[in-house]
Amino acid sequence: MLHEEVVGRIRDILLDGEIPPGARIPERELCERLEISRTPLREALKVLAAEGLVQLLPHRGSRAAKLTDKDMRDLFEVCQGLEALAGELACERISDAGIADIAAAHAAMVQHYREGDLIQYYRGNRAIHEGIVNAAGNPALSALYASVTARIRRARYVTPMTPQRWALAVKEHEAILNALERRDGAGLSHILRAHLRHKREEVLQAGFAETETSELTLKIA
Amino acid sequence: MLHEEVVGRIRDILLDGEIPPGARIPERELCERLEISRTPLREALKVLAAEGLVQLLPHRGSRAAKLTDKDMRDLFEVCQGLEALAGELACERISDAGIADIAAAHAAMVQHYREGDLIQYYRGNRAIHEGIVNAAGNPALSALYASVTARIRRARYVTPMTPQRWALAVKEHEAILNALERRDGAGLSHILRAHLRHKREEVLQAGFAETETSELTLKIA
DNA sequence: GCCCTCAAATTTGAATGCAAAATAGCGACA
DNA sequence: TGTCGCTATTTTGCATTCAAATTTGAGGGC
Repeated sequence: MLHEEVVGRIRDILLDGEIPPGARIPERELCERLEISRTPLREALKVLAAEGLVQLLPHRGSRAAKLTDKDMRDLFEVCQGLEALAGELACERISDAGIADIAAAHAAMVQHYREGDLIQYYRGNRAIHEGIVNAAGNPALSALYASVTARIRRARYVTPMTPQRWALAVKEHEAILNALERRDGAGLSHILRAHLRHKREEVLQAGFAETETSELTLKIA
Repeated sequence: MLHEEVVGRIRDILLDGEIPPGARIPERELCERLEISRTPLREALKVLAAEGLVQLLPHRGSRAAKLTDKDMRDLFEVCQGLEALAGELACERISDAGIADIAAAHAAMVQHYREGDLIQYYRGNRAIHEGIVNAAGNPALSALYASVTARIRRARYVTPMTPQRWALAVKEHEAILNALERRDGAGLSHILRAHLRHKREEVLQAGFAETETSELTLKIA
């Protein structure tokens, strides 16, 4: 069992919400489940703590990181900055084929929107944003972006999506694709920031619901 | 010995260049020196690998990360994006006292410039940039910035600083402070990007010298 | 003389064991 | 009855140990 694999699997467990934010991470249980000893598990937890997904309390174990509304706002701001940067760079560097790929992903996402398939829509949405970031041709940027979005992801999923917001998001995506096709870096950067600001507002409005359900899940568990 | 402390100490060893980029990290030696066993050392190495300071080769040990010119360029781009974002946010949020602190740091740095003390100048320079980033009031951003600059730092130090470049850098810093005092977010963002672009060009020109000295040190070690 | 092959030795990666700290449980006392 | 304090248990953090993989070195073949 490769070390990297352990990190990935625990990350997935955390991102799936199987261990709710703030809940204690049961070392022994995870060891049995992954069929590994405590050593590699603890190494993985240290790495995830460095990534911000896990909180390490000295002599008191590790917990799934619990993000406050402020933390979420902060992460969104960073995410905005990274996407804006990626957008500018992508416009300079993306190939026609790359644009075609993102256009295809966009079309697929719009199709999911029309079908009202929210889960698939989210997946497509994520693919487009990741695609733009990767199109910047900057692995360091991609890695940081992945780290930041991983922390945000769970909260984003609980967002109550209204028809109005959904329509707006799709419209914004049209504009994003359009700016990319025109290779309008400044414009794309601007749109991405506005787009994320809207997303952020949604999430923060959902903030209270999120924390409450977490508390609830915690008590049940 | 706290785990966090081990990470910090090894990070310092790497940033001080005591273990040159690309060189093998002698596990046993470090254990003796830090008076710890391999378990916490290896945990720390995994964390530093996640931070990008260490490369982990399966079954072949760990090495101090060796950054290519492309890696450096990428990191500078990210750094630019983060500083630009921080500049905008700082202009919205910084207090008058905060501006005064940065102005003081700036004055101190200019003094070091006049005295021709490059080391102290660099220290002051770093303090100002960190001050602006922290003034954004976004810990997540500060942490990411710290991580990125840590990776860049060593290369930045070997930059051959010419009088012209130095004068330009100081001039740009004047403009930075000025924009901050006017709370001109867009302007500050713009200046910071240009400022970093200049820095980047310096570093990349120094790239070859850097890699060669590293190779040399490697052979000696 | 050079290269390939095979075995010893070192080094890595993971499991287990052990001491210290924290939590939980129980009883005594106000 | 509620709270405080003490002990037992669990859990954490680190050291040690063990197996697997790689590197090193010697010997034989070409």
